[in-house]
Amino acid sequence: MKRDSRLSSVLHALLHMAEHDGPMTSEALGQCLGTNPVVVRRSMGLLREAGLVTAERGHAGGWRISADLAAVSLRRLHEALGEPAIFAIGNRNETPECLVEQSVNAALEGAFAEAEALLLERFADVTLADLAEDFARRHAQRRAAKE
Amino acid sequence: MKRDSRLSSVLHALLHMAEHDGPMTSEALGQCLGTNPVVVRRSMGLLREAGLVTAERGHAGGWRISADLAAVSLRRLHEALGEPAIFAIGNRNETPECLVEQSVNAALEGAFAEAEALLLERFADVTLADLAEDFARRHAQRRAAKE
DNA sequence: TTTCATGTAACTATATATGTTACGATTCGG
DNA sequence: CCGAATCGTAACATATATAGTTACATGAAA
Repeated sequence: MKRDSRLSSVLHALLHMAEHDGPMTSEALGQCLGTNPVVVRRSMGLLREAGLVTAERGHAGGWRISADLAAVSLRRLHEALGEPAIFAIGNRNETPECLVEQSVNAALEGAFAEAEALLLERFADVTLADLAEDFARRHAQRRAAKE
Repeated sequence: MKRDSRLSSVLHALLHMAEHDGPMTSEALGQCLGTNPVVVRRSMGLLREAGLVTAERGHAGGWRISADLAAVSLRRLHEALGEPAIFAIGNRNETPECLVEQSVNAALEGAFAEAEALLLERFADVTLADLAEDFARRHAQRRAAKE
C-alpha cells in the first residue's frame, strides 16, 4: 500500500509560505516539495475549500495563508484533506454474516478506534504556529552549530 | 491504498480452526474466508514459521493450531505476519535536508509513535482465547434470539 | 501408485497515490 | 487589447502493494 503523504506535504508547503512574504506559486512550492505544480494545486485546492488558504490567478498570483497560524491544527488540515484513511490494516469484510468474523472485527475495531482517537487528539494539539516555532529553534541551532 | 487484511484473515481462520476438530485444509479455510487456498497458505505459512500452527501434507492433512489459545495475542500474530505498516499516512520524505520538513516530520512522527504504541498495547491485551470466548457469547445470544 | 494436501514460483487483477501533459479560465502589465 | 503568468481541472501514465489465480513440484497416506 502506498502511503498518503499529503498531510506532510501541505504542512511543508504551509510553513514555507509562512516564512515567505507575498504569495507563492504552485511552481515554487513544487520545487520546495520536490514535486509537480499540479500535485501542489490538488492538495492546496482542498485547503482553499476549507478556507485555510487563498489562491490568486494571473501575474504575481499564487497561494497565501488566510488563517491564523495558531488556529490551524494538524487535525484541521487532516479534515481539510478529506480525512483520508489512517490505517493500512483493516478488516477483511466490514459487515460479515459469520459470527466468528464479527468477533474478530469487533476486537480489531476497538483497538483501531482507540488508536485513532489518540492520534486525532495529538493532531488537534499541534498547530502551524507550533511548527513554525519548532522550525525557528532548529534554524537557530544550526546557525549556532556553524559558528 | 489497499488495506492489508491479513491479520483479520488469520484471526478468522484460527478461530474456525479452534472450533473444529482435526486439521483444516487450505481449501476449507479459503471457503470460510471467501478467498483462494493459496492466499490462505501464504498467510498461514508465516504463522507456521512463527511456531503458531503446523501443517501436515497428504491425505487428511491440513492446518492445526500448535499453541495455547491464551498465549497467542493479536500482537504476536501481527509480528508473525512481518509487522506490516500500520499507517496509511506518512511523511513525504523520511530523511529530509530541509529544516522545515524536519520540523513537520518530527511532529507527525511523535503523534504516530504514540498511536502505534497504544495500538500494539491493545493488540497485546487480546488473545485468541478472548476472541473464542466472545464468539461463544455471540453464538449463545443468537440461539437465544431465535427461540 | 494414486490421491490429497502443502510449498512455492510466476503471473494477473485491482486499488490508490502520485506524477505528467494538456488546455481552459483568469488576472495583470505593457 | 494582447500576451504572459498563474490557477483550475480533466485525462492519462506510473509506481507500488495487496490480493487473486494458475501451475507444478513435493510429500504423505490409503
